[in-house]
Amino acid sequence: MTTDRRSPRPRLTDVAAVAGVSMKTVSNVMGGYAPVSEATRAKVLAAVDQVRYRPNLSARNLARGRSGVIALTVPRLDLPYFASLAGSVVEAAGEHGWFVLMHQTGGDLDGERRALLGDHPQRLDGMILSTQWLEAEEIAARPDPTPLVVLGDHPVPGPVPHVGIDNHAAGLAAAQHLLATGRRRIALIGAPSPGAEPGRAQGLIDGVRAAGLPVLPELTRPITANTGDAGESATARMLAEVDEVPDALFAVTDWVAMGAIRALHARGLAVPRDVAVMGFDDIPYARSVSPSLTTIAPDREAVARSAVEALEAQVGGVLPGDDAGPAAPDGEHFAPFELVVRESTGTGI
Amino acid sequence: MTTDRRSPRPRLTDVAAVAGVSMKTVSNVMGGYAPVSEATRAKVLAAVDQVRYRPNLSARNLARGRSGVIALTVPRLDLPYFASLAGSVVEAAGEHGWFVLMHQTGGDLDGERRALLGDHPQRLDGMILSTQWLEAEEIAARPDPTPLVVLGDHPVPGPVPHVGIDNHAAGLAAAQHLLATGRRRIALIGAPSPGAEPGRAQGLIDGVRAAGLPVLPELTRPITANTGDAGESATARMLAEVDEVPDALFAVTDWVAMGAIRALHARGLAVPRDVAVMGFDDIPYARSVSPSLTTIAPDREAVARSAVEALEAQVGGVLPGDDAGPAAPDGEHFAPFELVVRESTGTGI
DNA sequence: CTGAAAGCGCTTACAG
DNA sequence: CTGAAAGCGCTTACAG
Repeated sequence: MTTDRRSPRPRLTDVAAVAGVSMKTVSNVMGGYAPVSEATRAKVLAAVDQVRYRPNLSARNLARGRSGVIALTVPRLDLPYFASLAGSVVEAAGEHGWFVLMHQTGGDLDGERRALLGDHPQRLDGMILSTQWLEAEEIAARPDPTPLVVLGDHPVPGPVPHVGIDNHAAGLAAAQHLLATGRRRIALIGAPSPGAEPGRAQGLIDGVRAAGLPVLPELTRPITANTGDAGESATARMLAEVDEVPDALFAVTDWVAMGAIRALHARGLAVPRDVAVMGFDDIPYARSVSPSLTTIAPDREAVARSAVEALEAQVGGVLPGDDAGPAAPDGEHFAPFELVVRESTGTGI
Repeated sequence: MTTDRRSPRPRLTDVAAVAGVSMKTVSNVMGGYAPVSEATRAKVLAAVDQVRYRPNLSARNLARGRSGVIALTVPRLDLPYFASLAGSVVEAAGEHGWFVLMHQTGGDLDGERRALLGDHPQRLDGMILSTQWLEAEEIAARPDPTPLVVLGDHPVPGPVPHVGIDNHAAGLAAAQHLLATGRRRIALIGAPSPGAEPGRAQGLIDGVRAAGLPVLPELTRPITANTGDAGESATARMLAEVDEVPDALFAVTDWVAMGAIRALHARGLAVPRDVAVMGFDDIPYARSVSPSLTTIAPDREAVARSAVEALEAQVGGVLPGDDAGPAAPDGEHFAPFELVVRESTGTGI
C-alpha cells in the first residue's frame, strides 16, 4: 500500500460520486448553511472520510471572493507578549477560516505607519494591527478600506474597533497591591506621555493619589522604548538624581522591570527588601527570573478572540446563513486581566 | 475622491487592456519566466501601477496547483527562540511566495507526533517541523507525502532534510570559554539523553575532557523540559547532593540558565563570582536579566533561510523556468552560531 | 433535496 | 510576442 506522491487529490465530485449525492449537497455539508438531512449528512461525511477529502481552499476562496488571509502586525515576534498573542490570534483566526500573515513593525512609529498603509503583496480580508504610537486620527484617516481592528494599550476613539485590557484599571490594581504591602514611595518607569489617554501608568498614579499619597515627579520617568535597556538606564538615572530611594517601583512592562532590577542591583539595592518591583504582561520568564516578578497578566486569548470577532463583524457574513451583512464597528472591547503576585513584591525576604 | 469599499478589484485583463498587451504578457511580467522585452515590461508595470493591480493569490494557486501555504510547527510561540525563528521563517517563506500556517506542539512528544501525522484542515505545499523528541525512524516512516524539513537540536539521519546549528561545536566553544576564564568544576544542567546524537551537552563534555579535566557525574543533571522551573529544581537538587559546589554551570538553554541562577541565589551563591553561568539561544532577555547571560547565539535567519530552501528543493520548480523538478532531499544543513560573552561568566564581579 | 452550468481570476498549452 | 480558450476546484443561482 504505497502512497503515490503524484496521485491526484480527491475533489468534491469524487465525494459526491461515492456518497451518491450532488456536489451541492457535499458543499452544503462541508460548510454551506443550507439544511441537510441527518442521513444524507452522515453519508457524505462517510464518503469524505473514505476518499480522505480535504477542500481546496484556493478554489473555495476564489469562488467566495475572499482571500482567506488576514494580516497580524506586532512590534516584534520575539517579544513573548506579542508572540503568545500571535499564537492566540492564529488559533482564533483559524476557527473563522483565516490564515494569518505575520508582520513585524520593529516597534517604531514608521513601521506602524507602513503597516497601516498596508502595501501588502496580496489581498487581505482584514488586518489586526497592534500599535503603540499611532494616533487615533491617523488611523481613522487611512485610505485603505480593508477591515481593520486595532490592538494596543491606548483606546482609539473613532470608527475603528479597538481591543485591549482596561489598562487604567490594571494600573489601579497595581497601586493597590503595592500600597497593601506597605509601600509608600512608589516610582514609575514608563510615565504616561502628555496628552495620552489614561493607561496603566495613569492608573498607578491615580491609585496612589486615591490613597492620599503624593506621586513625586522625580520618581516618575518616561522611557523611549519598552525594553530592558531603556528600563535599566531610566532607573539608573532616577537613582542617581533622587535624594531618597523609592521603596517600590512599577514598570510598564516585565522587560522594563527586568532592566530596572539590574539598575537597582547595581546600586546595591535588594529586591524586594529595599525596593518592591512590579512588571506588566506576565511573560513566561516573569516566573524564572531572580526574584520572580509580580505582574499583571492580560488574558491574551480573550484579546485574540475579541479581535477576530470584531474583524468578522466588519467583513460581514461569509456563509450564506449569515445574512446580517457587515455590521458597524463598535469601538472599545475590553478583555480581562489578573494580578499575579510573586517574589519581587513579597515581604518574605 | 472616495474609495468605494465594494468597487471591484482590478484583474489581469484590466492591466492588459490599459497596457495594450495580452493577458499572457502581463502574467509573464508578474511572475512567469518567459522573456519579455524591456519596453513591454515597463509598459505593463506602469499599467499595474495605474490600476493598482494586485494578483489574486487564490486564483494563481488554483491555476498552479499549489496551496501557497506551508505549516511551521514549533513547541510554543511564546518561547522567544522559536518566536524569532518563526518571524524569520515567515519572512523567508514570503520570498518564496508562501504563507505560513503556525502550529504549536506544546513541547511534548505527543504534540510533535500529531504535527508529523499532520491532519491539517487544508492542503499544504510543505511542512517545517521543529522537533525535540521525535526519533529519526518515526520521521522517516511517516505516511504523509507532504514535503518536510525538520528543525531541531539533533540531526535526523534519513531521507528528511534537517537544518540546525552544529550543537556539538557550540558545546565545545562553551567549554573552551569557561575553561579560558579559569573555571575547573563545570556543572551541566540538561545532560545528553542516553543514545542521543552528540549535541551541545556532549560538546561541552568533550571540551572539558579535551582539557584533561573530569566531568563529574554528580554535576551532570538531566532535565525533563527546557524551562526555568526544570532548571531551577535540577540545580537545587544538584547543590543539595554535591560535596563541593561547582565553579561554573552550563545550561542547555537560556531559560534553564535563568532557573539555575534562581537556585544558585537561593543557596547564597553569587553569579559569576562563585559560579559562572552560561546559557544557550541568546533570547532577547539574556541581556536584560541580572546578571546578563553569556550564551550561544544561533543564526536564526540562516536557519530559516536554509529550511525554506530545503523545502523548495523538494517541492520542485514552481515557475516554468525552474525545470529541474523535485531535487533529492540532501540531509544535514548547518547554520552558523556565535559565542556572546556577558556578565554571567565575567571575572569583573 | 438533484442536476447541469456559470463564474471566481488566474496559468498555460496551442496555433499563429 | 498576440489571441482565443481550456482548466484549476470550488460556490451558487437556476430550474426542476
